[in-house]
Amino acid sequence: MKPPLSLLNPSMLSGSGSLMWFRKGLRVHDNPALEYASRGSTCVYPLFVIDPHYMVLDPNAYSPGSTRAGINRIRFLLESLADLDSSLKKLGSRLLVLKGEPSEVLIRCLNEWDVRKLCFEYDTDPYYQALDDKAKNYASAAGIEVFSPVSHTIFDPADIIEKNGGRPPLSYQSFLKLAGEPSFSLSVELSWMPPVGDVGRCEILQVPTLKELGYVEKHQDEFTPFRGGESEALRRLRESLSDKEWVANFEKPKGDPSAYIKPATTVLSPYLKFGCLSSRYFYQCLKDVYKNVKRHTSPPVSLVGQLLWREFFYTVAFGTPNFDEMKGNKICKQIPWNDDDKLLAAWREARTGYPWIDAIMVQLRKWGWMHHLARHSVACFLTRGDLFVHWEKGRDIFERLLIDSDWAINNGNWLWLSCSSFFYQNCCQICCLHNSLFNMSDCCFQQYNRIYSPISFGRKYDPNGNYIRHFLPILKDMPKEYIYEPWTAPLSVQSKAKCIIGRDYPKPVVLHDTASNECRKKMGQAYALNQRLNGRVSEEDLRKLRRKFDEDEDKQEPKPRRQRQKLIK
DNA sequence: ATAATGTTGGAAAG
DNA sequence: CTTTCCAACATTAT
Repeated sequence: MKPPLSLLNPSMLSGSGSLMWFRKGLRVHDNPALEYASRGSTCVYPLFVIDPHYMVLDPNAYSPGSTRAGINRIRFLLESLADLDSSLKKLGSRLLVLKGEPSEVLIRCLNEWDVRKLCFEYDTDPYYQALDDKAKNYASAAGIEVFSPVSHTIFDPADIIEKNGGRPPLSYQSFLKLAGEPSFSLSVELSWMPPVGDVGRCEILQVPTLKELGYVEKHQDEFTPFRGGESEALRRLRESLSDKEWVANFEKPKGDPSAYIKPATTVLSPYLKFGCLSSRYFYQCLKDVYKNVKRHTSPPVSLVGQLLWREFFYTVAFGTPNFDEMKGNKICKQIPWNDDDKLLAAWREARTGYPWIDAIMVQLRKWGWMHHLARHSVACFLTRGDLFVHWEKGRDIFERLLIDSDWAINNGNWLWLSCSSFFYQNCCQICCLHNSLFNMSDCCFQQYNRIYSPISFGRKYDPNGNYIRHFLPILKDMPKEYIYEPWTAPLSVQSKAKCIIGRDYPKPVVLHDTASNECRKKMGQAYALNQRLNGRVSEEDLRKLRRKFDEDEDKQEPKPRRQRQKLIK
């Protein structure tokens, strides 16, 4: 195979190697850092560093996995690495896998290998910002050129923030206006790569297997059905794009969160997260489909709209100090969440007693993926809807277990769903337009009133409860009349279904009707506090309000109202 | 100062 | 199947 002209350069003769440092961006297509590394280099070192904290089994973790990641995501990453290695081999190269603390390993490689250029995709996550600073500083001091292009996102978050006067836009619509049409050109498809250089004394590993990282079969009975890797990403992309009508008419909120055999969305999020799929390539493909159909949906609900949500969250996250915390986060409402580890554990272990919630949490554990609206249901339930547990606790669990967990998007959505940010307030638009002649505020309401019901929200999509039956087989024989609230089933029905509530499946940890009303009241008071103090809420203020919540609770007579028993035909 | 703006709820009533 | 109530705003643009 002859090298294309673009890769030939006089400097090839003088011995100039490049180090291509893979982290996300685990792909060969549209990878500007890889393209640059390959251009005019005598050799390229495609490196991936395995950080043991991220990858190696932690026997003390609450679920199978490492200290930071659940087993499904580790598996997804390993599959992605193996696929990348095989793609690189087709180009005449291979992936060099090393193990250790990433900055130490990288610096050792820069020292020992023939490297003139260090190339890696720019990353806005705080972890990489800190890591990359170290790498850039070291490389610059050593006279190594650094090339770090923005290619994980369609837009450069820094550009958008600058356009907005140094602050990130806080609504989707204002983001769209600022962003406008993207201008990027996909990088040239590689047909050939320079050979791997001499690695000296470095001990290069193969892409490890789960077993080699300490995992054994018994750690999980059902793995995510989604395979990692660029090849699978492109296959999935083509499969989704092949139904042009579906692409053109996609409307996110209309999808069915209970569809699991054939999910209602593309399930490309894990591939975007690891960069197995280029968001820019995906964007361009979608635009091509739009060109060839009469009409198509638009942001925020369209498929392009989904990609732009990702851009929005990346931008806000990058421009907001302490984005992943309540304290010190300017865009986050200060709310005295409770610290109830028992409620948190019930939610995490899928034993809240609400089958819709628990089934979603089982899907999270087994698959590492759930539909967007299913995530909404459980996030709302844990925080402002029912349990009033801190959103950071739920965020941590999603971050660990989701195969697509992405720092910016995960934190952004938890801020949103807990009504801590973004999702302050909304008017029903039609209602507002209609009433505008009378009184604009008549139809306005606080968003914290909009609570997802752990019973009726799922039933709306899946009246028979097939989703619950699949992920909570203990309830598989429960009649559909009771499957969303099995504690209301007569004992005879429970016996017949071989599922006694309180023995085989838990009773509800809280009564939704009362708990959600309590939450509404608490949110109202917390919002009032934030408003009164203009956002400057101290820890003492929060403690005081928390005490008041506790007193209010004590005042309540201990007569839990029986939940209404609603039957459907 | 005032106006415009804001991704996707639930239940009951009509 | 559509309307209304829920409780009664914060932020940004003009």
